[in-house]
Amino acid sequence: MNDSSIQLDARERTLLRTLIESYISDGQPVGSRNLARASGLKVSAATVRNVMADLEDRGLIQAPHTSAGRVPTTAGYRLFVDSLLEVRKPSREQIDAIESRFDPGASTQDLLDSASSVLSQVTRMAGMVRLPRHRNVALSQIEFLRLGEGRVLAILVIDGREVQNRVLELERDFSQDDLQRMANYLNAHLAGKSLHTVRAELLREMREVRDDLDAQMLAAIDLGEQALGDEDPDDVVVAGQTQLLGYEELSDMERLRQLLEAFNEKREILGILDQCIRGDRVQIFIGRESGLDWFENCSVVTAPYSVEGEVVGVLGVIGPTRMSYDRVVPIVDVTARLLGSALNVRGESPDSQ
Amino acid sequence: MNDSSIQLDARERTLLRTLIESYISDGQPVGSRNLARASGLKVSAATVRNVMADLEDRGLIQAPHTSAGRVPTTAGYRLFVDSLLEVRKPSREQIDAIESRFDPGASTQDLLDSASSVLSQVTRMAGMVRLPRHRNVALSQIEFLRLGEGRVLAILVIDGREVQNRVLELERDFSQDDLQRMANYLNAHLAGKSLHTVRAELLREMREVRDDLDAQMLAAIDLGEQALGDEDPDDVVVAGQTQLLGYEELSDMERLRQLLEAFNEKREILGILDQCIRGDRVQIFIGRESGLDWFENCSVVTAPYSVEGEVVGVLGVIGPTRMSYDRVVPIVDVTARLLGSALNVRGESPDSQ
DNA sequence: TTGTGGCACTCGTCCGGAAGGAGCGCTGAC
DNA sequence: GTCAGCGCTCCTTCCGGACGAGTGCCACAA
Repeated sequence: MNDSSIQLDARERTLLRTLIESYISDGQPVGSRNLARASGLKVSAATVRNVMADLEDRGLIQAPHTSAGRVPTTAGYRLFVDSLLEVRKPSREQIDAIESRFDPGASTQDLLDSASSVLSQVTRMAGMVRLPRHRNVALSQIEFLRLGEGRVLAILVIDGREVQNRVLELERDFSQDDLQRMANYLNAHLAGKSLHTVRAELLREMREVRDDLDAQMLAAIDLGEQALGDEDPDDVVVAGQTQLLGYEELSDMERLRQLLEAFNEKREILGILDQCIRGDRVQIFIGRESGLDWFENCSVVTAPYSVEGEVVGVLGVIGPTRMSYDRVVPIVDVTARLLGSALNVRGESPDSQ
Repeated sequence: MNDSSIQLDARERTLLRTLIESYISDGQPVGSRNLARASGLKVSAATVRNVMADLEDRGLIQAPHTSAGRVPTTAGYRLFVDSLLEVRKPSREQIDAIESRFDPGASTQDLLDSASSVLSQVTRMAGMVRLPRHRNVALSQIEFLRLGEGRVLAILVIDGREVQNRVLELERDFSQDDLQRMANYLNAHLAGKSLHTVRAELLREMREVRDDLDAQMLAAIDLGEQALGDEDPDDVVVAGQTQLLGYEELSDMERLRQLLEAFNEKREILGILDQCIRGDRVQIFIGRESGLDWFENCSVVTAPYSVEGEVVGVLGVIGPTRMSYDRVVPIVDVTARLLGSALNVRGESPDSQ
């Protein structure tokens, strides 16, 4: 995909990497003299200038104006993170600090909140966590409560700890006794099975036993099917959006506004995260690669997190394209692992009834 | 409280009002020449200068620097909104536009969301709505569900439509049958009564009948008391925070950040709104009157809203101190009325069972 | 072919000073 | 009390020069 990367020789790669590292740390266009010195290569500034001209021709760097130094382009950053980046291993203390933020006893929601806020605080950018897909969590119990004419509250207890309730609008009315019987039936058949299984089973039964069962049971299945409706709400937890106000390169008010708006709407953020959920390691989105205007000068670093070996969600940070990838990437990586572990530990000890 | 206001004669008042109006619309310090013209008074600029010097002595206006025009001080704004402000009546179309945003069939939550977003859109500032206190809403039903050892889910249905659930951690364990009986007992005694009454009644019974009742009933009362615990969560709905990014006078990044942070935390916002809940009309907070640093250059316009004649919450907008109060005040006012009406209509037709 | 030193040139930034303009305070006259 | 006028202050804008960073190109050496 990057044919230009293939053509780079060792010296060009060193210079590009040094240039980008220098730009990331200073925010200033990098000139040939400084670059020659910083690179550690035994070449003169003039030689570096020639190399820089080549790199500019290939679209990896550019000069903001004549006789300024060079800054990386989006393509340059892309190449950098794909094949030039050497990440710093996070220190033991850093890992411990992050881990200590995950209280094993906390609820899923609290863990997600912790994850996004720890991401935000450690990286000083905005943190975000895609809610975990409910994979094979067990349905502990289902109950119905009659609210009024044709309106029924369905209560799902999942994994013996989390509660979801949904209001169902039905065409026909059931008495509380009817509902109780239906709940009993469903609980007897389905309790303890995974939500996924439960849904499949309900659908199967609806097809298979439609004629054999009495109306009551049929209604129960129908009701169960409705209650389990669309699995779980798409959502994302964000934290520390305001960290982004501190960055010089994000100070364009209109852009900044669109950016914060995107955090409020959450929809576009979701879109970006969902693109990252495939792939098993850290992924990086740079600048407008995602096709979103407000995303100029921003990058996203994401990593999926898993429970019991299965990827259930993705988390990451969003910040200026000029960020310390070597520091941020490993942080996002460990946070994803640690969140996965924390969720995992919890999943192993459901105090089911 | 403002002894300086008493001493202002008609001309001074006119000039102060004109000055503030001019500053609000232009954002520029106002000079004597322009002020003389804009005021409509038949006096020269020199005379106006004299008056301005007086107003400056009284702390109502100030000059950013020598030989600049004058701008209002906080005290000046205060006097302006308290006794100089002539609000524009909102047009029929504006009222209709706002009213159309309140769908009578919507849930309370949706109505609050609509209110804050309509406030934000119409005023182009940030809108906020304090959640309504649950005044005398009726408890329709209470149910308990055993989650695990000593953990019980309490489900309250209120007004036949809204559902609250809370997880109770108990010292002793109850079987689902026990819980069912306790719920039956509580429902028989309490359903249909207002939450307030219910709480009072439970407390009374706990004292009075402690010895007469069997352990089961006692436990039921105890459980009910816990389930009704601290009435409802303090919360506030905000919308359109990003509108604030557009204002020149709020462009200090550090301040802006604190401001947005306050919206995220919600605590300080709550504090401000709660201060405004007493008083039956529109209230205005200016600048640092609230004692909060980040509030410099900001003002809040609030109005309480009522259901069935009782104030249940407060809504408002937050924006730059230099805002068009004459336009904003009536908007906040009507929005509060319309929200009250919308909630009221809904309250009259609870489809109880 | 590749690397190097040197030179001319281009910009952007940083003053410093000058010009212009808005606006104030003060004073003296009506 | 009102008002015109004067002198003064201070902000803003513009302009030009000095400076520095950095480039592109060329000639020359290895």
